[in-house]
Amino acid sequence: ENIFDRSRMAPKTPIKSEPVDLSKQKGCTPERNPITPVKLVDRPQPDPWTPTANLKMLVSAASPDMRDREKKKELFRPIENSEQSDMPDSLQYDMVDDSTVDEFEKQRPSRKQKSLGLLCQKFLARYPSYPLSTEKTTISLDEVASILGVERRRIYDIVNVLESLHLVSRVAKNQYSWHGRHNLSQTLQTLQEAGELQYGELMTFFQAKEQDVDYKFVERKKEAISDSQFRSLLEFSEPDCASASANSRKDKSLRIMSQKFVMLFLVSKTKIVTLDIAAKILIEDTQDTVDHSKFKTKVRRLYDIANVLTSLGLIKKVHVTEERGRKPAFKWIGPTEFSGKTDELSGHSPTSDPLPEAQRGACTPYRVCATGKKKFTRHASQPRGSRRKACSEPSSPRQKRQDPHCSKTINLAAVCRPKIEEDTRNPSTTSPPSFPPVPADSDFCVNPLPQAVFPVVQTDVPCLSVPNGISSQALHPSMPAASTPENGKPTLLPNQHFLCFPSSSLFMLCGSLQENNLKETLPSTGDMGSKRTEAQAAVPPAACQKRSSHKCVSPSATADEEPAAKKQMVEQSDVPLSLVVPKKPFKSPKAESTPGDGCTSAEHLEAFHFDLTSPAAPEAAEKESAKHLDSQEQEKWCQNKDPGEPSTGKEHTSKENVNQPFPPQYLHVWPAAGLSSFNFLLSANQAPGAISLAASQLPSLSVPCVMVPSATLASFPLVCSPAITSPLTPVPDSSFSAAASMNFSVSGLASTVPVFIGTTTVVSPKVSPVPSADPQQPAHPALHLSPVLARSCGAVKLESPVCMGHPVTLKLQQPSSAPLTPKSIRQAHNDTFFKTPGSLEDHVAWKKNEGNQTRNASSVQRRLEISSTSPD
DNA sequence: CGATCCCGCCACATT
DNA sequence: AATGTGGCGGGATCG
Repeated sequence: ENIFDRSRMAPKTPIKSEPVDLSKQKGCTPERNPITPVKLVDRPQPDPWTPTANLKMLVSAASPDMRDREKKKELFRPIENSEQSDMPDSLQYDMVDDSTVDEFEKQRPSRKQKSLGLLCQKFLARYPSYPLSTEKTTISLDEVASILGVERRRIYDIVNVLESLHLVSRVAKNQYSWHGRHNLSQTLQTLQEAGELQYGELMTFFQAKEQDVDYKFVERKKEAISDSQFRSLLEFSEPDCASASANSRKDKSLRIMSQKFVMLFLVSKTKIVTLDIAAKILIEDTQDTVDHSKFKTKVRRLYDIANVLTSLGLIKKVHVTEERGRKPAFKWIGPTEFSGKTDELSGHSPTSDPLPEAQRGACTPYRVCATGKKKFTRHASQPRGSRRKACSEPSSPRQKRQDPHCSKTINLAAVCRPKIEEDTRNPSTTSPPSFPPVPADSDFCVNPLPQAVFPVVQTDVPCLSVPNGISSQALHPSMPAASTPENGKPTLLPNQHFLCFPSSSLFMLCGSLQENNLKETLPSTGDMGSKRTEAQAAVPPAACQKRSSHKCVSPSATADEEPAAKKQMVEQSDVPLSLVVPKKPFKSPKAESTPGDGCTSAEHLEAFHFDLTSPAAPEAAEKESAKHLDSQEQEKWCQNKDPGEPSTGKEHTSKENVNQPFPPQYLHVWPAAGLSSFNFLLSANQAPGAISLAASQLPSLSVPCVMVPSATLASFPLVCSPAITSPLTPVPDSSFSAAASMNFSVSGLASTVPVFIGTTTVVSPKVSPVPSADPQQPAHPALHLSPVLARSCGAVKLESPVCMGHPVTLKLQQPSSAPLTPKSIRQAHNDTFFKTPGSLEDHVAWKKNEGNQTRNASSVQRRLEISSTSPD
C-alpha cells in the first residue's frame, strides 16, 4: 500500500486543503492493517490555529496514507462530519481568515475550543452511534489525530475512556475498532453490578461517612472481595485473555478509573457524584500520605474522563451546594435501567435537557434541604461504614458531635440534597446530533412499564439478596440468626401478611393489597436492586415527600393502581424512585449460600415472592398498617433525645394507625444519595385525596412515611403488617429515637435487621445490641430531609446504636383508631399519604422491636407502625 | 482565586 | 532503538 500511496502522494501535496480533507475521513478504513502513519513532522506552514496543531494536521493530510484513506472514506461517507464544520472548530477558523494574519489572538482558538470535550464530540461525530453490524469501522489514531488536529496523546485520552465503556476496542497498534453504543447498556449494567459490589456499601457509607479512613477501609475490603469478580465482568467483552491476568500494570489506569467513575454514578442513588468524592474513592492507595498532590492529580484525570462522558451524553456537570460552598459534581443523565430490558425507559434523549432541568428545578427539594440541612448535619449522624470496626466503641452516641468531618464525607449524600446547579456551560456538548437517543436525564428513569416492574419483583426476588447479601453477610454475620424475618413474621402475626424485605434498597408497594395486585418492587439486594432502585430512587426524601404529596399521593390513592402512582411519583421527583426492581441474577449464589439464615436474602426473596397477588399469603405479605411517624413527635424526640441515650428501643407508635383493614401500601423510596441511608415507606392506602390535601395543606408531608435506612433494608427484612397501630404512648424521646435509630442507623450497620411494620403486631424480638451503630455519625445525611426529619434522623442515628442494642418492644395496637387522620384515610382504603416523617403531624406509631435473637446486635427487628391519619 | 484542564514531558511497553 | 501508550502535573485559562 505504501507504495501505492506514495506514488500518489508524493505528487500531491495538498497542503492547503487541509481542513476539507479532514472532514471526510471516516473510520472506515478498508484496509485493516494497522498502519501507523508515521508521525508527521511538521512542515512549516502557517497556521492560524495553534501553530503546532495545524502544522501537524497539515502534515498529516499531506501524508500519503492519510490521503488515501481519506479518499476512500470519502467515498464511503459523504459528509457526515459536516458537523465539524458546524462547530466552531479550529478548522474553520483556519479557514477563516486570510492567512496569517491574525495569528494572534483573534483566531487563536480559545482554550475552550481545544477542550477535550469538544474534541471528543468531534471524534464521536465521525462515527455512527449505532453502526450497522455489517460495517466495521476501524479507527486509526494517527489519522484521527491529524484530522482533528490534535496530538495523538489527546486521542488516547478519548479512546481510553471510550474503551472503558466498550464503545471501541483496540485491535492493533494504533488501530481501534468502533463498536458504537450497541452494547452500552450492557456495559453499564455490568458496571452497575460491579459497582454495587465494590462501592455499594461504600457509597452509602461514604455519604454518611465521616472518616476517610474508615471509608477507605471499607472500600478496600470491598475491593478485595469483589475485585476479581469485578474484573472479570468488565473484561467480558474482550476475548483476549489478557484479562485475567491482571497484571499489575499500571496502565490502563485511565480506563479503569473511568469505569469506576461510571460505577459510582450507577451506584449512587442520586446519580450525582462530586469530583472530590469520586477522587477520594478512586484513590486506592493508602492515600494517607500522598494525599494532596495525588488528590489533585486524580481530580485532573476525572476531568478528562468527565469531559468524554459528557460528550457521550452520559453525565452532565452540575454543582452541588453544600455547607461549605458549591462543589463541582456531575450528574448521570444516561440510562439507568439497563438490563437489557427496557431501555426505553427514559424517554428523553439526553439532549433534551431543558426539560429535565426544569424538572429538576421543580423537583429540587434541595433548597429546602439546604436549609434544613444544617440542622441535619448536626444531628444526624451518619451511619458509618466503617463502623464495623469502629464498633468496638460502644457507642457513645453523642449527638453533639458536630461533624466536622462530615463535611467531607457528606459528599455523596450531601450532594444530593444540596442544590444542584446545572451547568449551563456547554449546551452543545451534550448532544451531538449523531448521538443516539440517550435516555434523557430525566431524572427518573422510571420504568415506563409499571407492569414490568412489578412482576419482576416476584420473579426477581430471589435475586435480591445475593450481591449484597454477601457483603452484608460478611459484614454482618449477625443477621442470620436473629433476624430471620420469617420467624418473626409468621409468628408474630398470624393474620397479617408480612413482607420481608431483604436488603433491597427500595420497595415500593402500591396498589391494594387486597386486590392482590400488589406489586412491589423489591429491591434487590444490595446490588442489583439497589442500583437500579437507586437510580430511580435517588430522590432525597424531602423531595420525595413533597412531590409525593403532589402527585404521588394521588396515585397512591388509587390504591389499585400502583403503577400509576409509582410513575407519578417517579416522575415528580427527579428522583427516582425505584420501583423497580430486582434484578439480577447473580445474586442467587448468595442466596444459595445462605439458605438457612434468617432473613437473609433467601428468605427475603421468598418473602417477596409472596405474592403480591395473592393476598393470602401468610408470610408474605403485606402489611398494611401504615405507620406514620408523627413528625412532631419525632422531632421532639429527636431533639430530646440525647444522642447518648440509649434508647431502649422501644418504640411507640404514636399512634394512630391506620385503621384500614387493608393492607396499606407503601412506597419505598430510595434514599437519595445524601439520604442514602434512609428509606421511606409510604403507605399507599390512603386516599388520594388525602394526599393531595396533604400537599396543599401541609407543607411538607402529609403522608405517613417510615423511613428506614436503606442499608438496613437491604440487609434487613422488612415486615409490614397491615393493621395498625396503636398509639403508643411511647416515650417520646426514647421511643422515637429508638425507632428512628433503627431506621437510620441501620444503613451503617449493614443491615441485617428486619423491620416489621405492622399494624398490630408487635414484635418482640429483641434487638441485639449492635455496637456498631455509631452514635457519632454525622448528621449530614439527614440534611436533605426536612428539618424535622433531619432532626429525627440525627437522633436516630445517634441512638441507633442503642436501639440496635436494645431489644425493643413494640406495641401495637390494632388499628383502629386513628384520630387524626385525615378523613380520607380512614375512609378510603386506598388513600395514600405520604408523609415525611419529620414534617407532619401525622401520627405515627413506631414500634420497634428488635431483637436479635441470634446474633449480634446486628440484627434488629423492628416494627413500625404508621397510622395513616394525618394530623391535620 | 478556585475550577478547569491543555499541553507535552517522560517513563514504560511494544515492535 | 524507535515507536506506541499513557501517567502525570505545571501552569495557563476560565469564570
